Amino acid sequence: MSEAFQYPQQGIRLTVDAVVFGYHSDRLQVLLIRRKYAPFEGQWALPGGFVAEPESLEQAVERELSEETGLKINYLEQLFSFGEPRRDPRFRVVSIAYMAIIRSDNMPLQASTDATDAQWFDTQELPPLAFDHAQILEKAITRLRSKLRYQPIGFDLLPEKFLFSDLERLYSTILDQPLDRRNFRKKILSFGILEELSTKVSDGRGRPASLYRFDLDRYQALQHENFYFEIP
Amino acid sequence: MSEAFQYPQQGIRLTVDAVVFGYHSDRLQVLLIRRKYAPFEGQWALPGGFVAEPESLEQAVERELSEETGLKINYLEQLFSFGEPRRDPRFRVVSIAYMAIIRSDNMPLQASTDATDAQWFDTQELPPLAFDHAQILEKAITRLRSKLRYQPIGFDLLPEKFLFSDLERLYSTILDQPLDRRNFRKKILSFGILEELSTKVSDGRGRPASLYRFDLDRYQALQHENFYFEIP
DNA sequence: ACAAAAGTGTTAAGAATACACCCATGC
DNA sequence: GCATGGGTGTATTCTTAACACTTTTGT
Repeated sequence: MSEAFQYPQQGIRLTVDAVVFGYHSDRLQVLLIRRKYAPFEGQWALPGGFVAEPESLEQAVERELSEETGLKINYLEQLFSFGEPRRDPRFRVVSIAYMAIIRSDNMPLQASTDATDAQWFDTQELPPLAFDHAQILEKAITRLRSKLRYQPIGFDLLPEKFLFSDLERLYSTILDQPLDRRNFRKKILSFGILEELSTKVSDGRGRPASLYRFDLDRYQALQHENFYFEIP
Repeated sequence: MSEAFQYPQQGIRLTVDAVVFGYHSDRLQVLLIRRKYAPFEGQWALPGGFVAEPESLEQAVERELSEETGLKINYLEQLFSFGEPRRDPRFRVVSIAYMAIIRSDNMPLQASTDATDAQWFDTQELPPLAFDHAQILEKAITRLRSKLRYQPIGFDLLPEKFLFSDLERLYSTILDQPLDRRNFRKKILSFGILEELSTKVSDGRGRPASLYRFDLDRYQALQHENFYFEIP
């Protein structure tokens, strides 16, 4: 890993960036902050910042997110490290990007953060981003899509109790493809990781629908057997 | 990504490490180097080293590998970044690990590197490793296994021309599970990415077998259509 | 009664699995 | 002629994909 006597004094700085996904009004959203200082002053960027000496990388991400928004993270995963020499115009910065998911329960509403530094954006209507953050985000979306197919992270984007139609819309929105309602239902229910609640709710139009809850315990139990979550 | 006026002078150093896989005598092997200096002096470790200021991360990996062994890389992929504060006893080192594959054509033979600094080890018979390299390697093997199922990287571990039985043994060795010969053949051939050569070879016993070659052009052409390589 | 969304079952096609014998060569 | 590894086909099961009408509520 190194030679003994010469430790190069690198000018490389290390940051973490977070791609935080949320889901609101049938849209996949991402949390961006407005930069206060140069470079890219006033532009939108992914939340993140320098890693402090004693903290782990995950702690750095959680700290930055909590400092900026007080968000409670549901799911955190290392995405990729970005290290092109000129990605920051000031000096060399290598950034380790993480992907996070926030339940919409805990999300500040888009309207309520209006004109502040942190805002949710539809992934379909993004502003120009600082640095190589567009590239990071693109990679994150690709990863999210593929994870959605073989890990039950869809539930992490919904409130604790949700309608089956919410789940279906979430899948077809994020995967950007239509789904057959009957086949989707059959598949998801066949895993046996949803609990149907007795409550039925109606949004005023149409037939009232059952609420469902993701059964985490059951899912974890199944993982020890020969069980694979997968949406074809 | 940062506040404007205060750039923390981090004491964090950045390295890259490479998990280089090879395949020899029906064994998955990994390339290790013996450390010359403390810490972990004399112990085996993954090849790697500090990232130099102007080079990209990939360049750093390729440089380190080439400096140490002159190996020609076939496949290189970022694996994961390891940043636990105490993973290096001297000071904080964050390492970006890459996974590489070398064709056995280009590999120095195990016997010929005897008693030097770089050696191939069977992944089944590993020495104790420096730092958290055992953890890195474990992650790499997991990734290799899963990639083997949905990307044609198996061919990158074999010589240019190979027997079907070599390919089958490679799969069952790395995945550590038996395969049905007929079903495996049927599946692989159905992709149409192998070229059967007219030559037949015999190793002295048994019926002579056809040599095959991976058809990269064909594979790349197919990728633009609705084609997915997958071994179930 | 009608508009709106929820809920439900069957059939056909394709993919995965299980399984055993003959073939070509060297000795 | 026998030992060794190479090569081949079919039947069954499971999974996916395609597809449309009925139910429950609010207005």
